[in-house]
Amino acid sequence: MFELLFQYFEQKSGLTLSTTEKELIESTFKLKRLRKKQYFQQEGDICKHMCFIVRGAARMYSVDDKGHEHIIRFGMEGWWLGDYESYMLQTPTRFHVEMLENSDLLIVPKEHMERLIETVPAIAATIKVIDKQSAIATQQRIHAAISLSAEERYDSLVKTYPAFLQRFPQTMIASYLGITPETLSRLRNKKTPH
Amino acid sequence: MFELLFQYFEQKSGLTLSTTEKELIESTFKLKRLRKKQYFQQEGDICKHMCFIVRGAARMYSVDDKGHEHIIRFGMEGWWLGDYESYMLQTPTRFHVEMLENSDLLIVPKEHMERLIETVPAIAATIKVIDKQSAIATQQRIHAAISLSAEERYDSLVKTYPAFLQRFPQTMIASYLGITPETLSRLRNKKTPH
DNA sequence: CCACTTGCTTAACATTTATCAACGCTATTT
DNA sequence: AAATAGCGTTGATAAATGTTAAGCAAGTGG
Repeated sequence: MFELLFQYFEQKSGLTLSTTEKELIESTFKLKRLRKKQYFQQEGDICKHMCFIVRGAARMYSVDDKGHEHIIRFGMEGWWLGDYESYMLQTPTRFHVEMLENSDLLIVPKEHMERLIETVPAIAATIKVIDKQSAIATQQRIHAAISLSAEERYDSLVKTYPAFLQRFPQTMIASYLGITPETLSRLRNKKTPH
Repeated sequence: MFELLFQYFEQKSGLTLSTTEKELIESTFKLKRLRKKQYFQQEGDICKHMCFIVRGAARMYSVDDKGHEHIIRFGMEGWWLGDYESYMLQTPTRFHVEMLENSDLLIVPKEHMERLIETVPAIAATIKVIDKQSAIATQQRIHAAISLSAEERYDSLVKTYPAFLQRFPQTMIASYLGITPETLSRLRNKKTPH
């Protein structure tokens, strides 16, 4: 169950985990199973855990005044789940996080995570790396959002995250792109007539 | 000249800089003056320096196939300048960085910066904090971009960065919001008739 | 096995936003 | 002072995208 998490820390950090460190991690993270359609967090919650996806998938989304949903990001194996802002600042989140498949999660309370970061160098290094990577990835998404048309954003998604198309319904892909399902359906139709 | 930079490190990190550390910083950063309309970087460049703005302002933008410009972000006193992705990955940038006012910058080559990060705890802590803050800020902008209309994005900008409106022409505000200057002009007109 | 939900598509129509063109005002340059 | 460029505005029109409604196929849960 923990193998993916160990691999993840070692690969991101470029460091090796000792047996002791692995035992420490195993005793600190707790397994949590959530079934499809269950919620990991809801609007207004304060995100008190780091959460690593071992198996399964999820979406994080907001709901606006008109009742429309907007998917900020997806999660799947080897990704972290939950609102980073709420976790870091301990403020109520604006987002819901709903499982899209039956999932196995490894979760750890914030205080324990902070102790782990101090204790295990590979984890500290991993956090640094993912903060940087996330800053880069989000900048790219902003660039796409303000400078590309709906069609170009879709093309870019196909290239960047082809797995999304296999795994998530088109309605949700549309929401992730910031367009309606109807518009996405028409775009795709235009590309492959018939 | 260095006072703003020292304050910045101390405030972001919550730590204090010793006299030795300050001297080290002074001897590592170099002053660079750029006049309005000069470029700090151009598309295709690899960003080899960290750059702190002491005085002045700038914009980072891309140019698409149709020749339209899209402003990814602004910079002003107490902000860092340059494409973070290009700096971190040492890849050619897609963005131009142009000064919007005569500016005083403090720059330091990447390798020197990395040595500073290892040597000065307050700088290491600052980098951690700004990576986190930038991840949070960019997530908020993504949320705005995919879930808000042009008018709502403008309202949100007015609240979040009122200084932008004082300092940058409307054409650029529009580009930052991902809309045309004409659309922005009409939005504003609708709000304050006459 | 049936009722129900979910996902995707299509059509007609409405709204938002972009495009193109023109004008006036300021500031800057010559 | 004249010429120029930058900035904001406005109008007419076009393009992109959203809205509402309907239908069908496939999957799901009782």
